[in-house]
Amino acid sequence: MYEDEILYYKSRAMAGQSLMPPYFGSAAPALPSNLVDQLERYRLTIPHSPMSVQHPLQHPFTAADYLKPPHLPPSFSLNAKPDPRIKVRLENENLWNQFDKFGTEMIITKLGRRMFPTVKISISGLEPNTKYFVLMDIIPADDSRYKFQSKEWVVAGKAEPHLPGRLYIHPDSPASGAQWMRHPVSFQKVKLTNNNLDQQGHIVLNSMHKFQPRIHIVAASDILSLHWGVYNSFTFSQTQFLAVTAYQNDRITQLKINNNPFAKGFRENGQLRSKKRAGGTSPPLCEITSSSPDKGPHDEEGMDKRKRLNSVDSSHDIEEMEDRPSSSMSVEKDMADTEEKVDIESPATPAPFLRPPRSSPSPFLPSQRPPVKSEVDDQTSLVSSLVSSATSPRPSTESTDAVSKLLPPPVSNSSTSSSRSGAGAGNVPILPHDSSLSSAPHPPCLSPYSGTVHNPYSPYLYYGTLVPPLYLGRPPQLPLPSLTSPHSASSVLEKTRDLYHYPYLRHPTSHAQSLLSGPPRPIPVHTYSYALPHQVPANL
DNA sequence: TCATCTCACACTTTTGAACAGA
DNA sequence: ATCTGTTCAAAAGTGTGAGATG
Repeated sequence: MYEDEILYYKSRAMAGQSLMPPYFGSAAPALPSNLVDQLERYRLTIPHSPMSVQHPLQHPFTAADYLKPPHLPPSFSLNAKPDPRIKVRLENENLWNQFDKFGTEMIITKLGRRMFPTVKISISGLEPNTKYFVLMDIIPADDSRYKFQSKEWVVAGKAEPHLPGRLYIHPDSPASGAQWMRHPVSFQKVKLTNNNLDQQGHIVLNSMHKFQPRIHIVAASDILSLHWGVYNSFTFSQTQFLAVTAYQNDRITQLKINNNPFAKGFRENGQLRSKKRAGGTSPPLCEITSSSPDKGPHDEEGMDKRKRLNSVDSSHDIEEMEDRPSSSMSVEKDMADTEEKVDIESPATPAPFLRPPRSSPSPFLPSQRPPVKSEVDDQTSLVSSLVSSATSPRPSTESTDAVSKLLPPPVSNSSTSSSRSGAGAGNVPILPHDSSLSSAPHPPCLSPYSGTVHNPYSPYLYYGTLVPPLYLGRPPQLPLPSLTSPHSASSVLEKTRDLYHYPYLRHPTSHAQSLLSGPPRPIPVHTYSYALPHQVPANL
C-alpha cells in the first residue's frame, strides 16, 4: 500500500502534476519539490489522521501512528553493513578538478544559491530491483574559518558553530537500483544559504568556511526506512569548497562564467561584457594579456581586475570540460523524462574509479588531502544499532530472510580494501590535511561509508516534526513500548506528546547510551529539514 | 578603514502553458 | 480525442558593482 502510493505520487510528480497539499498556503511554491513530495506522501499515508490537515508545524501523526509497526524494508537487518559492491563515480570530475585547483568557492545567499559545479555522480553495484534513496549532505571540512588574503585562502580563526546539516534527498528518490544506475545522478537543484532561519529546506552554511559534500545511498523503499537503512556514503575530496557571499578569487569567477550557462552574459562575447567594452570601462580583448592559470598569484600583481578575470584561459577550460553545462542541463531534463524506463537487463555502469594525479596542489590550507582508503568496516546500520540496543521490535522472519538474500556476501577486509582502494593507502582520515602527503593524488573516492563504532560522523537522521519518533529515538527515561502490548501502547499514547520534543535519533557522542539517557535535545528550528546532527570535520 | 554582506540590475537559460497540426 | 512539436512569456539562475553593515 505504502509503496504503491509513493509510486503513484512519484508518477504524478514526474507528469508535472502538483503534489501540493492544501495546508501549505502561500509558502508552498518555495518549498523544494522533493521535500514537498515527501511531505505529501506522509500526509496521504495517514488518511484518517485528524492532524494531517493541520498546520505543517504540527506533527502530522496521531498517537496511534506511533504504534504502527515500522515499515521494515527488505534490507533491514540488525547486522547490515555497507554494501562494498556499490560504487560511485564523480561524473564531472574534470570540471571539479579545475575549480579545485584554484580553491572552489560557492556563493551562498539568503534566498539560496545553486552549486556550480554541481555534484553529478554515476552509481554502479546496486541491486536492480531494490529501492534506494540517494542523498547528499554538506559537512564542515575542518574547524577553521578562512579569509582570502594575498590571493590565497588562509586560516583566519576558529570556525563558527555549524548548524545541524540538512540532508538533501534526491528528488528521484526512491528509485530502483536499475534506475539509479541507468543515468548519472545530478544534484543540480541543491541550494545553499547562509540564512540560519531558512525554511525552504536549503542547506545552511557559514560563509568563509570550508565544506565537503557527501553522497549517501540507502536501500530503502520509503523515507521512514531511511532511519534503519544502511548508509553507503561517498566523499570526493575535490568537491570541497569555501562558502562565500561574494567571490574572492577571480580565477574562480572566470571559471564560473566560462562554464555556467547562466553566466554566459558575462563572457567576453557576452552582451554585458560587450556593453562595458563599448562604454570604455574595459580594455579591448587584444590588449589583455592572458596568463596561464597555473601561474602563481604573484604573477598577477598589479593586474587590474578585468585583466585578472581574463587570466584563466576560457577556451582551454571549455575544451577540457567533461560536462558542458548547457548541454548537461538538457541531458538532465531528458533523463528525468525517461526515468521510469527501467532496463533491468542493463548492466551496472562500469567505472574505473581511478583519478588522475593532481596537476597542482590545492590552494586550500592546509595544502593537501591525503589519499584515503575505502574500507567497509563492521559498523552496522546506525538505526539498526539503535533498534538493537533498545530492544525494539525486531524484523520479522520474512524480513530477515529477505535481507539474507539481498545483503552482500561477507567480504573480508583484505579483499575489500584491495578491490576498492585505488591509492592503496592506509585508513588515513581525509581531514585535516596532511601536508606530508601533498604529492598524493586524489583518492578515487571514499567508499562506502566507513564509520567505526567511535566515529562521531556517522550519518543519522532526525526529522524535525515530520516522522513518528517512536523508532527514531526516545526522550530520556521513556521506555520503548512493545508493539504487541496494549499496555505499552497506552503508555506510549500518554507520553506521545513528549516524543514531539525529542525527535532526535541519538546523542552524537554516544549512540547506544543515548537511547536510555542523555540531555534533552532542542526542537529543530527547521521544520521541513531532513537533517543531520551537529557536524564536525569529516573523518571518512 | 576594512572585510563582509545585501540588493538591484541586466542578461541567459529553463520551464510550462498555449497552440497548431498530424 | 490523443499525441507531438513549436512558440513564447514568465520564472529562475547568473555575476556585477554599488552601497550597507559591523
